[in-house]
Amino acid sequence: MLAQEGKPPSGDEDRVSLWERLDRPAPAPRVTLTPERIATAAVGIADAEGIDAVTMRRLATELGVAPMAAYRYVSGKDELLELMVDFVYAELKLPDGDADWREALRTLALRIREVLLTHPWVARVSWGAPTPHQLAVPESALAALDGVGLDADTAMAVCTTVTAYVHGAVDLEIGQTRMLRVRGWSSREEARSGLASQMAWLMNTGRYPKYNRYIGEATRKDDLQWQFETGLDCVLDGIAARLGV
Amino acid sequence: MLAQEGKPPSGDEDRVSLWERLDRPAPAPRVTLTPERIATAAVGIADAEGIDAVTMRRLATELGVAPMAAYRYVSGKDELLELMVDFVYAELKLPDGDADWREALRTLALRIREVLLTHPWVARVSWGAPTPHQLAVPESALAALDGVGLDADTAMAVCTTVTAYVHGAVDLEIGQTRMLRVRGWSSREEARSGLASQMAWLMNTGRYPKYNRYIGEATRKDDLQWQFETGLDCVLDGIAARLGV
DNA sequence: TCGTCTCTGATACGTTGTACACAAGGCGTC
DNA sequence: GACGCCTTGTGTACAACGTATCAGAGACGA
Repeated sequence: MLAQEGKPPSGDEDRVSLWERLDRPAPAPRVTLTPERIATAAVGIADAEGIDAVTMRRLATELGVAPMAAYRYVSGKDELLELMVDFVYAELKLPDGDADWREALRTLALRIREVLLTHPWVARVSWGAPTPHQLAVPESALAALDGVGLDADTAMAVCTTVTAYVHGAVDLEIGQTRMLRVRGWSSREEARSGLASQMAWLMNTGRYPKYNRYIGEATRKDDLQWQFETGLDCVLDGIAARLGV
Repeated sequence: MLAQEGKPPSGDEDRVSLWERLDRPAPAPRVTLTPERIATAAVGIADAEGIDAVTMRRLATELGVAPMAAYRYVSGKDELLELMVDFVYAELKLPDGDADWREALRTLALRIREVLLTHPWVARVSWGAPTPHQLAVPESALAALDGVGLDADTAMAVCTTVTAYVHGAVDLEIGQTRMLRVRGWSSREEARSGLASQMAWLMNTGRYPKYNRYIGEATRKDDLQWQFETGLDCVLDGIAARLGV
């Protein structure tokens, strides 16, 4: 489990950060392990079998190495997860700089969604200090917003807003999708009927009349892409209004 | 760890759900444990020491009971977490029905944020099928949107959008806040200087010029409430535009 | 009073993250 | 070429976790 809340300040405050270490040129002699190999293996496991399958032992097995070997490169499982997240964000293709702000933010959002859906475990792991490749996202967004006349605070708030929406929306989406997969239902139709029996009792309590009705009337329940884009366009419309367009 | 991805369909599909079980009137004779007592204790631990401190053993100790006792009420740790989340959402005060849609959605969002900030672990735990008290949120939102002339799909998308933004934004906020607390810095000023040494290397790479500049120019970096409301108003503006107002 | 049903206790197993001490191999210096 | 050192990987070990299983204890209908 991840160390968090209660963890005491760890004594050696000025320990060199993961990223600074990685950036140092020559790793060393006789390296069979590298951060890249570790990240690739770990991400592979997570993609194939879920984040819970990523244990230090399993990772070691995959790398053909002793359980403790990876600890030379990451200080613990927390840093391994950071490394994995950064590795995934590295594959994010940033929009080129000559689009207008709205187009840039829009494709950025859509691409982040794609990456997160490809590696669903990332959405539930990334927190705390941003990794280098994560930082490239606000950098790119701010570049797109530069020169449209926003003060620094508003520009940053806009970035945060879009990021927040994307993460929140994809998170909901993933939760929904996984809920279906966990139960071994392949199609959404099969899933709905299976889920129905679980939800049926809740609905029959009569406590959620509107929800029940709207669910019944909705016809694009399965079009997650449309739902995402609709919400995204709402957010962008709101931002545009703030820009006085 | 939570069961997820790989978990096979669990044989007894029609096992009665947690919520249906809880709703059955008389628990039984000689109850020293109740779902309420379990939830209260677990939430107390999580609030005080973080979600990782919530172990079945610790919970049992807190309840003055054997480690396995709670398993009579929840089928495993997953259900315990569901129970905790529902317990927290129960304290959410829903807006009354006579406000206009915008006011209703706005106060709903602000109240969810408050609840999530009070119990930061909830944001990183709630997924999958909604709990009864979670379902009250879309119910309330749809009630507010009822009669303003949205088709069912758009109404649901609007609900999802607001929920996504709130969860995403609070999640970022919590990550930020915790990053500070973990390192034992009390004030944000102290934190920034401490964090600076970590970020300094990244910034000195020169890879994030815009980010670096905007961070320097921003003056409301610490006003998380303003940031949240700014983003929320963007989202609501976008929705209003969609309503043709 | 007794059987039965429900709730709780005790014990135990397999898995996890990781601390610690040690071995093996490449490089600079003589 | 030999030596010592520093980096990298190994082996072993431990505490804590989730939870399966079974035995015991208390209350209730008969």
